[in-house]
Amino acid sequence: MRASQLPLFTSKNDPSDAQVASHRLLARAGYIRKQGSGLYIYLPFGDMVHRKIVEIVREEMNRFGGVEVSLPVITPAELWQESGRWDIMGKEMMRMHDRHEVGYALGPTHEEAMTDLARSFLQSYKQLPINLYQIGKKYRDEIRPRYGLIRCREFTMKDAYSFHADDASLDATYQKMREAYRAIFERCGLKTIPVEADSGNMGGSGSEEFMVASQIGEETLLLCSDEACGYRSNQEKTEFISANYGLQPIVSGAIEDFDTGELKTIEEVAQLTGGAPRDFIKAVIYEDAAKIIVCFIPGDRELSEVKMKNLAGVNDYWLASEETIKAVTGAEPGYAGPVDLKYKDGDAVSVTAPPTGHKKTLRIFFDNHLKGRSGLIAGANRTHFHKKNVAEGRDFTITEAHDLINAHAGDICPQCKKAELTETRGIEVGHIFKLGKKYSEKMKLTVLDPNGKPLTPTMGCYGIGVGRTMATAIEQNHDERGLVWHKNLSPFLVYLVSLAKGDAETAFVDKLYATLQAHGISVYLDDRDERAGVKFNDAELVGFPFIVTVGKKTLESGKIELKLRRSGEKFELSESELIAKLRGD
RNA sequence: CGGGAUGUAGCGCAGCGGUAGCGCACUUGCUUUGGGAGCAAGGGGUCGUUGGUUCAAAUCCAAUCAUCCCGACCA
Repeated sequence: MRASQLPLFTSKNDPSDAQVASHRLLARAGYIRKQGSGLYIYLPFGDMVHRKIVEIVREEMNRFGGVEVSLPVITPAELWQESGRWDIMGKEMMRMHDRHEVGYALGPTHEEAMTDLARSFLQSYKQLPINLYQIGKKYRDEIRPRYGLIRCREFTMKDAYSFHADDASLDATYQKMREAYRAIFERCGLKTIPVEADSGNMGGSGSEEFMVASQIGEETLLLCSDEACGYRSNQEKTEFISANYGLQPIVSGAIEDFDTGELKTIEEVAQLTGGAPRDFIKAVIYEDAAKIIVCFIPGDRELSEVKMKNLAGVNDYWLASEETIKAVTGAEPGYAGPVDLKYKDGDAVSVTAPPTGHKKTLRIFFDNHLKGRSGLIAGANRTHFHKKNVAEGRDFTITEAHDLINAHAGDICPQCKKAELTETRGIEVGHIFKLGKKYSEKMKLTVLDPNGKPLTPTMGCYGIGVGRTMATAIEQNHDERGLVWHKNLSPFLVYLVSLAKGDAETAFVDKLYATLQAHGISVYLDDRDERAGVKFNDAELVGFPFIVTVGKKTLESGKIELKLRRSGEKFELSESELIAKLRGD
């Protein structure tokens, strides 16, 4: 392709709203352009890269047994109502109505739609397993679109859904998808870290995320420092284990209230008493429309909202209001504790005064690391007072302890139980998980088993963000001059800089352009009437793997200049040497 | 949704009571021509929108919309 046919959209200025390298450079190099918050135009080069990733994904999905289909972007509300997610998905799901006031969603994901398709044609266990996938646009009204292609409101996703007669079959497909994902990211030249993950509100059990390590990553990953162990996990999922709480002596002594005045925070009270934050019981209180959730954890740690949310079974929740806290503890916020709490787990608490008297169910959760401890300091459920010498088992009892805390670097690996964890940040580009029967049951998908009895298939679900893959490829591969593409993703293999003047030189360039193409090499010929510097700069900005320069010097020496974009290495080659090099012979 | 900021030419920005400016880009001409050319001449903005204050508003006030940043969602 020639620049005179397919123009460059490069710019000298960085867009003012770009915060990260991939966004800044993709915009400046003319691959993408923002049209609205979280909405991007793919310009010619951007679209070409996007299509290459799609094709890689498609080939690998097909190779590992996927069956491609294409579902409508707009999904009927009744499917979402069947699964119960019409109300759960919240504002993130964009909704619309047709002229008859029938509701629809702009599909943020397609479990329901795909399960609906499956039940329309699956009748026998003999048709299982089957892995249906599509590559198409998804819409999510993100709270905060960010980082260019990394967090958009419209994005292309490959989403696959597998259906199985039993767990062994699901396991087999899950393993195949793990292989497929490794192959896909490998071909894209992306280094990914597969980690154990939380399965979120999709439901299900086993789950693995494919992460690209990056400082701008929105996920925290915990990796076991012992490579032999090899444990890797998303913080949301990582079980928190610490030895810091087990080694302490049993502290006896009578429990007593003491006046802490206006001091509420653990730091403040610790200063007053001289105690360490780890000897405090921190109370964190949330509520949703129907529940109040009180979590007690060691004072030096932070609650994992994801763990709390999964445990409590809530989705749309918030930090408890002052009124709610008063209703539960009888005190101002800042003095909640497990001892002398008016209510117990499961009680109904009035959060509004009579006569309305709206009631919510109280849930109380304790963290594992409070079990068996004594000498603790906790809120007294009495304004201005805390309790000291609190002992679990005597002053309050934990019947069921949970994992409620965010693990961090320095905590103990939950797999080998020995080595410490280290932390890194990551961007999620792919996610595979075992869904189980959540959707097949809700949507009444059944097939007949060998005995002629109905069988509800179990499901798996596998996603890849295409735009995100493109953006992270650049996050990993760029320099101050611009983009650096892997040859499998680059719009063209070669950027041919023509510095030709006059007919003879132009004829030489045209011939070389034709020759390279005849050898199956994709070439972008910069035949613009621009100065050399402009072309060199654009060549480096757009980031194709090879930059070939032809001008007066070439005709004089007979040698063609080749520059490798990534390393900057230069070669002077004959035409046949050049072709061999470009073809990787 | 809470906290912070910004909307002025295609892009990046200045101007912050007296009627619109800079760099890049664009158009034309001449020169130049292997690392973002020089000179000259041009074109382009109801200053996000609406309302108010004022003799006078891009500038002050209010509302509204949009965008971005910091926190809770996800491929």
